[in-house]
Amino acid sequence: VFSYNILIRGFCVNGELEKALDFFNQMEKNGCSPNLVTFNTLIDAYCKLGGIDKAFRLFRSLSKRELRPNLVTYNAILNGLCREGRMKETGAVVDEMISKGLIPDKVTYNTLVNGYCRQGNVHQALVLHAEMVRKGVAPNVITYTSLIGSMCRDGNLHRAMELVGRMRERGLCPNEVTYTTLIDGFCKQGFLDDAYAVLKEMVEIGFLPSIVTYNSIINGHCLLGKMNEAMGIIQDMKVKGLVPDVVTYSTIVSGYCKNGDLEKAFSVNQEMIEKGVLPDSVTYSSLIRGLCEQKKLTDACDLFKKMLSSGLHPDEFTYTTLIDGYCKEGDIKKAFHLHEEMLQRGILPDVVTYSVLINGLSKQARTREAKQLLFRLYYEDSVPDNITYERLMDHCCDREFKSVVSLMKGFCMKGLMTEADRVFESMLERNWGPS
RNA sequence: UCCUCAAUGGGUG
Repeated sequence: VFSYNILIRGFCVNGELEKALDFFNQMEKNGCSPNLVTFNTLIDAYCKLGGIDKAFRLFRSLSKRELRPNLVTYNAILNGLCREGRMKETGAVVDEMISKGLIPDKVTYNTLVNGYCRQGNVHQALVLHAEMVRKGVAPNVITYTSLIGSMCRDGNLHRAMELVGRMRERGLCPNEVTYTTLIDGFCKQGFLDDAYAVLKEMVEIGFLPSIVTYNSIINGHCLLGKMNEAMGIIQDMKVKGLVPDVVTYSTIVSGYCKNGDLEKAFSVNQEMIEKGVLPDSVTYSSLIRGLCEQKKLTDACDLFKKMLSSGLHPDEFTYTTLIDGYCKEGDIKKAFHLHEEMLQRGILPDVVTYSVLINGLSKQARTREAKQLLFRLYYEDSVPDNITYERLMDHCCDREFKSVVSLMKGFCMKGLMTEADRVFESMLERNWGPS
């Protein structure tokens, strides 16, 4: 069983879930019953590869095999929910585990703390942090690193540094990941000096900067348009024996695109291929965006096709990039065609996609279509439920559009009286006045 | 130490 488990895990971390399942089936045939660890491995893999429903299915099937889920099982499921931003559903899962006599442990709390952090809800994360202290589950470096990361994402580097102090008071030392989190935080704000100061400290303490550390620093330079320096860092890391990976190259590619230097972007793209580092969908999206920005939509489309033919799967980022390109060109028809296409591929548009489309329509003074689209957002079950009025309003700039939304709001309020639609109800609860 | 938790690249504004 151990050997099979190890094998299955290997395929899982490689994203080769089918092969993992082959072995899973094979072990049964060979009279080797999968145990809880086998299931946990698969459940975790499903969660990470975005198939949380399948994870749940496996989870429910445990009982038929007289296997009882343990803490690891629940933690994996919770992590799956957190990754999808489905924090609301975590409460029920935690209740269920408690009802089965399982006490949430450090991993459980860390998973949830990180989930809230990623969602931008530092407050709730801190509440959980306090709860774990209260319940005698001591926070560890991972807990603090999650919290520090979320302060960094808020641009609140002071609070992040304060937290480092607080963890030290508890006798915890920042590790390589913690330091990298801080370095990345400073880099994203453009404070390269501070980033280097942290780097210096981490090296003095004896940690070796990882490829992630380097990639963060490279990104920091790219964001400031310091492309030559960024390229120079690649040399530094090679000297240190680190091999640039797809993230390193994509960072550079994206940097050149953002700085309008498509030539260089494509030559780096070429270089990575020559070095055996294959571009992924992120690399392609960056290049596609670069082309769109320069109004080279035909090239963008060709590149998109090339991406498909090389077996890569486009995602909502790829499509939104292209859609935005066409919207900005005023080619709304093509934009909606792409929207159709992504749906057909089973890729769900998200808030940004819809914002792009709606802004595209309203720029064309086609408020009627914008209105219709908004109606669909509210009425259809098929749209992702994380699209809310506020988020849409947040993302839409056009005055005219805002007035359309206001009008819509009025309609929806009336709709509430007759249809008791849950969405409308929540609108009322939020007490929206006329805007 | 057969399984679960933290850091890096792409989309609108």
